[in-house]
Amino acid sequence: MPEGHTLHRLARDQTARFAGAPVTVTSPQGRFAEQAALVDGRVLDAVTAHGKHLFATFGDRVVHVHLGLFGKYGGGTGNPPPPRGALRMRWVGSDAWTDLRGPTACEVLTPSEVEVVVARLGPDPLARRPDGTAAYVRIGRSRAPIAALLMDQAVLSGVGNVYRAELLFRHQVPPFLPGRDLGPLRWTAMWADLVTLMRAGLRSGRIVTTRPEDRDRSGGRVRQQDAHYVYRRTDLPCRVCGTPVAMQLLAARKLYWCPVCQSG
DNA sequence: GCAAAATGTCAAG
DNA sequence: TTGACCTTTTGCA
Repeated sequence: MPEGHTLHRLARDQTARFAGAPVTVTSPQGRFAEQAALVDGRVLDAVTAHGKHLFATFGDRVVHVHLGLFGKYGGGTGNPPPPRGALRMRWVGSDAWTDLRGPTACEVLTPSEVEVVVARLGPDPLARRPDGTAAYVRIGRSRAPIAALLMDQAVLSGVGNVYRAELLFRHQVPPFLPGRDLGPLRWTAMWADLVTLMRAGLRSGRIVTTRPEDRDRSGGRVRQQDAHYVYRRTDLPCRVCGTPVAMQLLAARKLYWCPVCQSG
């Protein structure tokens, strides 16, 4: 499920498997059928990601996908199985296929429409040359809680509920601290850390934010229950100080934090 | 068999 | 601030 690293990974994989050859594009469910016909059989140039958005370029037509909370890709090699369930979009290439279900957005855009979408997004920590300056311009003059700003895709793009909670913990930042009280030095450190964390997520395909010394076992593959400091650990003891992890809804999303380590 | 939850976003009030 | 929307999986009866 999708924070920015997932989308960049999908972009890379789809490019490797489908680019440079014609792709059969269909919509067994029907909701995307008319638009699928606009690119069906065309050669895929490449798939790129910006934040949580995916763009697949077929000449002068671009398939734009946003997974939202529930969207998912699956796929494999060889011949695809018969479609089942609500299958929004299917690609079939020379030796690979992929299925898209449940996305918030799946549409065909022109390159200029793509520019409009991208222009609304803040800087992406997974960009080739990441630069968090523009994000701080907005954070530094906002009264909104830093926990809300980190999730605002117009401020920076790609961070979701997991990276948000974990980044704040790693920097001992109180989640309700107004953005303008964060300070540029603290932001610089957080951005650099975010770039490192998300690049690791892109490489491994999972979000691991705990430092080896804060895990029960430090050798071998990190167990899933050891991967996070606070995300989905309500009432469990903080890995650093033992205080029960707190949870509260913020803008209808669950926010997790340690009330002691992140007291400011 | 059904309710709830899940790494998200937008628009109405 | 709330509800609507997209779909599958998990957990409980």
